[in-house]
Amino acid sequence: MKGSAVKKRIRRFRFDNAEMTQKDLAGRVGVTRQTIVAIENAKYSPTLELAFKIAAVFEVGIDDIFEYAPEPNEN
Amino acid sequence: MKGSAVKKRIRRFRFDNAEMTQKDLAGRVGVTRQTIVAIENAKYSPTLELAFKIAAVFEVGIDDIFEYAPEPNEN
DNA sequence: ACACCGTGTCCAATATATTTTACATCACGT
DNA sequence: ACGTGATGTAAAATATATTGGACACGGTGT
Repeated sequence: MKGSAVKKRIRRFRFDNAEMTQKDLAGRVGVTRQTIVAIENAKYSPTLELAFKIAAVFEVGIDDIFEYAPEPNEN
Repeated sequence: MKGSAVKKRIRRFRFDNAEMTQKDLAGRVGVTRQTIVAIENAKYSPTLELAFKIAAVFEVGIDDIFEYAPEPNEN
């Protein structure tokens, strides 16, 4: 689960949606602000459930926000 | 992340793919068999990363296997 | 200058996902 | 009948996600 692209996407969606703040998004999907920060900055990969919720807030598919990066060079 | 529909879907995909066994699928996505069992039976919801991997094995989108919105009904 | 606000980060604690091992059952072939 | 493979389940242990609190920093407004 890679970071910078996801960060850009979530940020853009947030600002495309009435300048939604990290705190707002966190409240909308029922997690804390730090979780949003961590996900945007790819500290870890969210649960599928949270990913679904975030996608639902922006009314897009999961693939529009997150992407699967098959291990940054392990072959 | 409700279970029975997901179970049916994963099972169907497994059997649609050359009778792939739980063990096989587990090996393909790099988890143990119990994890596959637990996900099929909705003991818990997988990480986004694992969901991506499973979808990739079957070459479908995450939405084709998992779902967030409460399942209307079972059959 | 000060007081917010949005963001990033660190840390300890809790919750959840995943592993490991083991055992039970059911269906199938021999 | 026996053995084997596929599946379900359960416990304890480990890994990871998430929380809650705190602190820092840049920007903006007063």
